[in-house]
Amino acid sequence: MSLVATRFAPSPTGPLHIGGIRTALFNWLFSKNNKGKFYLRIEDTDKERSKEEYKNQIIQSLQWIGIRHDDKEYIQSEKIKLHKEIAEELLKKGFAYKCYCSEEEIKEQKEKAKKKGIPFVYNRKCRDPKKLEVPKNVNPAIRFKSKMSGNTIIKDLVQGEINISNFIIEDFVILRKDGTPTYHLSAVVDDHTMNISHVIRGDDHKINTFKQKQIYEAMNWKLPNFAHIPLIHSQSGSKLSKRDKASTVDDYIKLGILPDTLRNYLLRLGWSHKDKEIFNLEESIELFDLKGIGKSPSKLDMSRILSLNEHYIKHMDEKELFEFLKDFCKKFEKKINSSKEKTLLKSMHFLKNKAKTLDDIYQNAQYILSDIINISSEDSKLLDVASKKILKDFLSDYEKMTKITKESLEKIVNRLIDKHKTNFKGIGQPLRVALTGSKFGPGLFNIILSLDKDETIKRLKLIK
RNA sequence: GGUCCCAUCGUCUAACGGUUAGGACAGAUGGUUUUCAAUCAUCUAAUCGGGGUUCGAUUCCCCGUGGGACCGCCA
Repeated sequence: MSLVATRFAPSPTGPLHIGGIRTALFNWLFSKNNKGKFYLRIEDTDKERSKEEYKNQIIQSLQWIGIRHDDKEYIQSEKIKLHKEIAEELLKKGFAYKCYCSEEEIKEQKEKAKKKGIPFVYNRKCRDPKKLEVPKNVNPAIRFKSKMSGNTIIKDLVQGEINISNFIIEDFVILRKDGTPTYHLSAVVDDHTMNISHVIRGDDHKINTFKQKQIYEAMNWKLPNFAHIPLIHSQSGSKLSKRDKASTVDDYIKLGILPDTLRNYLLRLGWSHKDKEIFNLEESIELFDLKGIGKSPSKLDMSRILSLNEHYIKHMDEKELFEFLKDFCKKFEKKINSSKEKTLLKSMHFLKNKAKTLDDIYQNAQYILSDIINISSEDSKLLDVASKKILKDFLSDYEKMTKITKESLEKIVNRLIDKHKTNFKGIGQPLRVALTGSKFGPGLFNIILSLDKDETIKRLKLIK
């Protein structure tokens, strides 16, 4: 069996999309599952829209989720010379022809087709060289001479056999008027020179396969395997667009989603392995196959992502999670005073149990990170005369403590419950508000245990 | 409009042609709990419609309906 090689071929015209990274993930997993290669090809032949910063951003997104490509990334624009040579060869062999039609002519044809409600197919005006009048001072585009009869069948590894009448495939341009190659030509030439064995890409490329297959045949090249994976839809049901709230990988990073979460979520979106829901990295590689990919498109479900994230946060090693949190805060300018880091790390074990995102942890840790406790007027109602008395009693007991543990705190609180004829709530709520400025948050004892004794005393003394 | 693809709980999905149609998320109810969560228990909820084939169809075939993709000298 020959070596499996897959590629991910984004164009660097924007940040990496959630659909894009799933395609990358499937390609990567498939190649790793087969002990093969995974390449990254930057399709930057659209000079107008391609940007270096997007290229770097895409690579970063891939790295973030754990995907490493083999070798150096393949830059398509560096191979233009080769693409042109192939175009010339196709021309010479009679598989392509020069087209002198003007943009206006083409536009006119398109409008006509639209009016009649029929699909636009270039009228092949320049296909017959005998009838062709060569205008002066016009650079021709080069069109591929598509088959005009018969059918073409593609055996797709996900979709099964797809049969199409050749007649609907137009004579597509392979070399533009300005001499630059188009996508169809470049992609085929690159896939061939890179020895790609499996082309795994979005469903939206399905029709392209029929054009590309003809180039393979004309060049007498071996056709790779194709697998077209269903697209991801937004909540509304259509193709994901930039307008959707969370559509790029960076959007999810900003939300405080862990890479494992997104990897696991995307893996299970459109792919399944029995009833299994949680896949660690190794399992993903080991179990991934093309057979498990479903045929129908799927919708993004934010609550599912959050619940998976909750799972991964809960099960992550505290030190590792702490590093993730620090990176997250640094990236989004959420300040962590270095003097608080120790306390924060010490508190991860309970903070991680009540968070769906890294941002949740950050929010719940505000009482640690911030020196100033702001109590809203609503919450300050909890600090009435009776409560203040309780707090005062607590303070004097607390100050005398030599060893602060959950047990010793419980003892104090129980004593106060008796003394003030109240319940835990009657003490817990004002204490919590005094210490954190909020009615909500981690367990009260965890809060007290995590704060320095001085700090706790300081905060209690502020309540007058 | 043309071509192609798809169709199981609200969502992601499982089910050699024989299951009480399963799991997960979300939702609901209750227990636990110092708050918010979390957690535990229980529950609600689906084979798009119509025809075939078959002893038997979620599964195979046809038609309809619905959804989607593509229809660039973008990739």
